[in-house]
Amino acid sequence: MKQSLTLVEENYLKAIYHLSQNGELEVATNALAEEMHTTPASVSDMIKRLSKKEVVKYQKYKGVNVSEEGKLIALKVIRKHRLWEVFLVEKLGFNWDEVHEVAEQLEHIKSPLLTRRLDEFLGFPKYDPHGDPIPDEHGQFTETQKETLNKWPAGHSGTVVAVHNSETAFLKYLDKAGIHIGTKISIDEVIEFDGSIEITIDQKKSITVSKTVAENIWLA
Amino acid sequence: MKQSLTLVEENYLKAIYHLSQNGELEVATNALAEEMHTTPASVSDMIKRLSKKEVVKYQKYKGVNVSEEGKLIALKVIRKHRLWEVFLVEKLGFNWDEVHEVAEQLEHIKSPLLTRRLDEFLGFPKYDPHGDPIPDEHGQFTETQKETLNKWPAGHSGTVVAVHNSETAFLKYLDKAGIHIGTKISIDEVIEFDGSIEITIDQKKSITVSKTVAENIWLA
DNA sequence: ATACGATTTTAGAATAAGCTAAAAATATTT
DNA sequence: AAATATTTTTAGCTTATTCTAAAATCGTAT
Repeated sequence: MKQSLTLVEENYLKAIYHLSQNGELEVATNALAEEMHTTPASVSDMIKRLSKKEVVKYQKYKGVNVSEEGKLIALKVIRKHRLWEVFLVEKLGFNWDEVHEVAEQLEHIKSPLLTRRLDEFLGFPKYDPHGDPIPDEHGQFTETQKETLNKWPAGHSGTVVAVHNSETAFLKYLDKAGIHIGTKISIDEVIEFDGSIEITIDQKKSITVSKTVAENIWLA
Repeated sequence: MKQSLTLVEENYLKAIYHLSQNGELEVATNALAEEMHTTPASVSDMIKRLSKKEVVKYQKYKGVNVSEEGKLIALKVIRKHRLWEVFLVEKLGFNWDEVHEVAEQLEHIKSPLLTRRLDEFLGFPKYDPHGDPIPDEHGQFTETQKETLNKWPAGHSGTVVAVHNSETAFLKYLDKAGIHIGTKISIDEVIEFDGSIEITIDQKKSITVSKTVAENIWLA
């Protein structure tokens, strides 16, 4: 029946998909409400709508998740989001901390032709500026084996492949520290007390990062 | 008070601005309803909203027009529309009959930085692919002296500077006839009976175009 | 000048999306 | 297992946008 979704519905679907990635299979109403900066009541309403359109699987009081169809829709939106981010950085000279909000708007433009042509214009990129993989038109992508900085033991070295946090303050902090996609990081010591970590960046500069920061940097 | 407008409100404003260009100062509710593919009742409602936001001047039963502030907003949307059209044609290889619908979506992306960077990326173009002038950030643009094909007398020659009709069928017809922005056209004879016109294209091929076609081709 | 027809506005209802407050279901603690 | 706390859903209301049908106003033709 292929009904098209509203912009808001697309955003909910994306959020459900993202939350279901991080661990649990089922997404809780409260978690979704927090993610969407809205109330649980609004989320309940919206889930009912999405459920009627068969893009989510839902059982009252038990949580939601995307259906196969819903997952594909979410991945198409994510594909557009990441392609536009590449465009903004590579072609228009945006800094990586400036792209998220604009891409949130651009991702909802409906034109399969535009998406294909943009992909081609950008040279079929595989990753966005934050290191996240860009799905193809069928929602396929290869996830690199990776883990957040805080999950690796002292002594390990790796390359930054992604950063998961679009806040300007966070990305500016990384810029200042000299950390970007491709940076080599070695873990010197993990401080048990607060989970902060001493690292060496590109075999040169040593700094200590908080656990919070470490949780948002992905190494492979 | 600078409140921001919804996407729909922006579209109404654009339509009012366009209609007020073609002749009359005041735009009629019925004309606007037809332009927006909606009912006069919906238009009346919307005009009241726009009036409250002070982006249109309105008197009941007398018609609407944009206010100074509304005109600037309309011109900013038009600026974005035309810049995106240039992008689609020049960078992504779209045909000029494929750009309108996508640009209708892209014109509502809100990011002054994006608009400026896009303008720069495109080399500060002055005209869009249909020959329409692109306003600057302050809504300023220079309109070339021009008139539709049917307004010129037999014997006159000119250059196509714009075509005002975004229908695919029309643009495909022009493509087939070999008419595009920059094409030289001489008017050989005007048929009184139905207003059709015999023209010579680029001093080579002669064809007859209907009055309807002629009304949508602008010469300078 | 009034009456008819066309245009415009108002009234009332629908859908999408959100909110607050209250009710219902589930989970946890004793 | 009962009581309490937490989570989720429902009910009722709000705003934006649309619609149809009815009422009001305007313009023109006699």
